Amino acid sequence: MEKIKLSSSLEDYLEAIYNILLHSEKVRAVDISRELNVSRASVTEALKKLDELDFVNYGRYETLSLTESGKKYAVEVLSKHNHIQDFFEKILGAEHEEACENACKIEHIISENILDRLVAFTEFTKLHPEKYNEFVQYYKERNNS
Amino acid sequence: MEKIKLSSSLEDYLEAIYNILLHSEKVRAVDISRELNVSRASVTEALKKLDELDFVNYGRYETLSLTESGKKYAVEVLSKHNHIQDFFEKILGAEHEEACENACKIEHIISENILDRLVAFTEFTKLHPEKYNEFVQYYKERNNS
DNA sequence: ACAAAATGTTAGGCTTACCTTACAATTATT
DNA sequence: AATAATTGTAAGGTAAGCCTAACATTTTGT
Repeated sequence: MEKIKLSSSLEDYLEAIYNILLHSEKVRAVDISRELNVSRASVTEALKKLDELDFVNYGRYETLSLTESGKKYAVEVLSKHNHIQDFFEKILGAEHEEACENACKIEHIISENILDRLVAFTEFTKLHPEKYNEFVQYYKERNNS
Repeated sequence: MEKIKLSSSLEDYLEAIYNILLHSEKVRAVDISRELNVSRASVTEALKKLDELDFVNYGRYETLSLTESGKKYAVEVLSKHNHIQDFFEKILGAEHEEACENACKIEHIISENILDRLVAFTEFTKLHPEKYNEFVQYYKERNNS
């Protein structure tokens, strides 16, 4: 089985569906449209595509759900997102919002290998808080002078 | 003057033109098409747009050149590219090719602020080679066990 | 100089991913 | 239960970015 690579856009839809299901019973097209700032019509269109690719179970006016592979894919994207955001926020010291916005875009294009290295680097840095604090100091001074 | 943000695609064209001019007298559409793996027709189309936005001086069958703002924009994109690639290659230890490919995409979407922090972090890490070597070791062991 | 090759342009098409408008179906309200 | 409001879908349109094929122009080779 060849692993399908979705477009950034379809990955966003899967991710949104997964996120909504984390705190609601059902996903409605209108929830997705709000989450992604697109029209309800665009959601319908995306759901048809995801259904064809067997990432969601979709039928006109029916309850939407993620298939197993849809769930798996969503979890992977979300995990990438979290790792990237973590690096930006916890290591680079960026604001939450900015870290999130950047992660939202980069999650779709970063390669597995580089992400893995980034995650390792984040772990490593967290293991050495003294060194990390030196960086924080370094960054402060760098931007004052 | 509001700073115009070009699409990833148009940024790629500007960057390619700049790169070609680094080692040739002239840029031809066919050079750009080879650099970016697109058809000559697509290049013509992109050049028209960049000309309208005053980033290049373009006229049918005429010699192409970057305007001042085109040059400035290209340098900025290239600088982003290099900083990102440097981090992936020199700090994370990724292969040259992979670092380059990832940088090629991320350069278009990373925010100024996060890039600045990333650059500082790269600088800082280079100032502490002993700590960096510890990371290299850490990554090795992590991926063996 | 002139034919052949290379390059540049135009025209027409395709895909993705959006949109709006109008209508269909469902859900909520009274 | 009937109507109002919300939600979902279909149809048709737009823009970006790519393509191929055919034709125009320029450059190269003899």
